[in-house]
Amino acid sequence: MTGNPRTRERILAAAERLLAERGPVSMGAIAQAAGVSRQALYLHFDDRAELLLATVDHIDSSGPLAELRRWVSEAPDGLTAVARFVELHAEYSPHIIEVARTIDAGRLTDPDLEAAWSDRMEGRRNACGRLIRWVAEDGALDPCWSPDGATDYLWSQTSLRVWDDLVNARGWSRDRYVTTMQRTVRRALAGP
Amino acid sequence: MTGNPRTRERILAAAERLLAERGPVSMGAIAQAAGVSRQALYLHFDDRAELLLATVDHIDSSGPLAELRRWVSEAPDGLTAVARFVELHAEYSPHIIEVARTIDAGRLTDPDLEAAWSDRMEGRRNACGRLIRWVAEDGALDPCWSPDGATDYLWSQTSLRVWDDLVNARGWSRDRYVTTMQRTVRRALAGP
DNA sequence: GCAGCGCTTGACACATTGTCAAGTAGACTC
DNA sequence: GAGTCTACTTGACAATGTGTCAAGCGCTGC
Repeated sequence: MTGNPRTRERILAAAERLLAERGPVSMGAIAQAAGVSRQALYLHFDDRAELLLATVDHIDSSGPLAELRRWVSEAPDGLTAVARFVELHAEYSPHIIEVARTIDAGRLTDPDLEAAWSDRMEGRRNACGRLIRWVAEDGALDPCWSPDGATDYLWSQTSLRVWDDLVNARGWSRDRYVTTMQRTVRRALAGP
Repeated sequence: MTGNPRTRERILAAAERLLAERGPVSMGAIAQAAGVSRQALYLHFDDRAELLLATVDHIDSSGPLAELRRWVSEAPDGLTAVARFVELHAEYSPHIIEVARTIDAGRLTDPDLEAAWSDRMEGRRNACGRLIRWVAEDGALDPCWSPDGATDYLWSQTSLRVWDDLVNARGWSRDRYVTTMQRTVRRALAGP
């Protein structure tokens, strides 16, 4: 909305930190942490949903995402790119897991949040589709897959949810997650 | 708590129906749908968390879960049991997905819900552990897996989250989910 | 000096959860 | 038939959270 961009930045930084530390937090808590009034939040964001989504975008643009994406795209072949994609998620998921959980929860009741989050999921699925086409062009995709099926599979395997289950719920290390998922995804996509 | 078991049943049935139809609903809405006062809910359940968990238990015990479990345990060998386990989830997940989503969302802020849901997850993981031991005893488990690792993997693959992503978000049919997951899980566990 | 932007202050309506106290209707007992 | 107990109702309340509104204040640029 309107308002000073530096204040907006302060709010987003506070939201990012609080969500990472405490999980779901109230608008009041974010305002307090940012050192502004609760009303100031509504000068910059229409509602809680918009603030949460802006926080994700902020993490995306201020974190290592762009560099990791470039690294994936510079892989020598499709299957290596998929392996790097798994590593990208192992690296990046910790940065957004808490915000993502909060949005994922709010999605159930807030149509705006649902729509925006679906868009993001769609973007990630497109990235998966490009990787699968790459693998297929290399002739490395097992013929039992349709391109769409393989895309959906890769998308579901590299979701925050699976990462969250294995790393946070089951306590896997980053390396264990990467090694295991690279092996299973490769076996699934490329075949024996 | 106290109260007439038939009233309790009415409340649980209403909660089950409303959650399936509308996702997260308020205590007031459940009471109204059950034809009792909102206070009656608190005569039967300490709080919202307990009602949600009782609703899951109610679905478990009134639905096809027991029979499906027996069917899995009667498989001729470990890998067939795993395949049936995938089918069990394809069959059963639609029954509990909405309640599970609601609990999963509430888990972030409610420690009781978190603890109870973790217990349930632990139970499901134990079932996965038994299947993996069965596969290993058959000599069919790829040596690259540790028993724990394979258990966690099977547990994460057969989670409601992966099922939800593929079937609800991506629109896969029940059969497509079953066929694909059976193939990928088998390849991952048994090797080429 | 002053106009306007950005933020603050304090209030409000509304929804939701969980609690409390008093009341009621029916069944069961003596 | 009077009394009692159980299960539920009714209506109120506190606490917490979201989103809105109106008035005010301070700094900056003209």
